[in-house]
Amino acid sequence: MPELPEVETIRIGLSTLLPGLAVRAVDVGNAKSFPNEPSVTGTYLIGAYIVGVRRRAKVLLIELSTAYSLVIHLKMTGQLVFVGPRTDKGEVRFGAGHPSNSLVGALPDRSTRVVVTFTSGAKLFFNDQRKFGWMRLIPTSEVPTIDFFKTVGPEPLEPTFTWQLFRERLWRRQKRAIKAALLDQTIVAGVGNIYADESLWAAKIHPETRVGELSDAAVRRLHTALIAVLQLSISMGGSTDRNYVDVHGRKGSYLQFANVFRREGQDCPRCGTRIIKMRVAGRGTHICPTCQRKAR
DNA sequence: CACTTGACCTGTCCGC
DNA sequence: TGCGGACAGGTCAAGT
Repeated sequence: MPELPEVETIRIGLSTLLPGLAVRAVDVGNAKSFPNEPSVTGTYLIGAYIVGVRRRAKVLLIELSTAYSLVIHLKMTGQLVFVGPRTDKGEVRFGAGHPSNSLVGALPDRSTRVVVTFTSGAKLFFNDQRKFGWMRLIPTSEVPTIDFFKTVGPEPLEPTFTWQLFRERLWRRQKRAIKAALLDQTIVAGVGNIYADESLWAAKIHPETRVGELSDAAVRRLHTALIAVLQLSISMGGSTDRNYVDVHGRKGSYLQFANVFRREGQDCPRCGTRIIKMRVAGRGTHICPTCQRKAR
């Protein structure tokens, strides 16, 4: 589910809610969702207070006063929803202030995998329909050494991510389709299916174009488009296709601005050609067949 | 080694 | 209405 803009939206939300709260209890409903030893969580999680919330690629890092961090990957359908004290009925409801925007009802529900309860009475629900997501308690100093972080590429919204750096990293994968390269987290961090399709459309590049066939001009266009699309989406609170919600249970609105993603059969906003859906790198892929041609 | 495909899960939608 | 199959925003392991 969540790509960089969705995870960043959650990070921003959590960073206003969690720091200073202390953990009272953790309930793990699905062991694979939080596979740590109870003795470790008991020692380094229970009683800890939240120091800060960070993001790297699509991974959230909740830093604790015990020098451990909760490392969370939401994968396809993960949600982190924060709620204040319970109602008198013992359940919590969302959307009171955002009825048209809410996607979450009473919690916990059948997709709730982990519940973190704070001493304030507030709760953080880790919901995950497909159970692909996970959270883990790791010493903060060891976080950079986990396999994913050892190989993950640069953050696309950092000023150091220049088009030349993008080109250099792409060039290690000459023969791959550019879409597969965009989805490869070791080339650039945080891009998933939505923003791959949107940035390729904006840059007028066919997703099956081999990386080695891209001109410098094309790489520059894609670099510019990728950053613009990610920034716009963060400003819109991310994209909700089916499951994504922010920490208050609200949907993101970026897809209203999407030009091709999930718009097969509609007209290309740029040239009017009908948008088609195809399969590239094993993923559903949306393109304008007129704007995005292979020869570049 | 570079690249592609299947597996991990649950739920929904679509065609018959 | 029921049933099978395809598909869904991500990443690994195993395959070619």
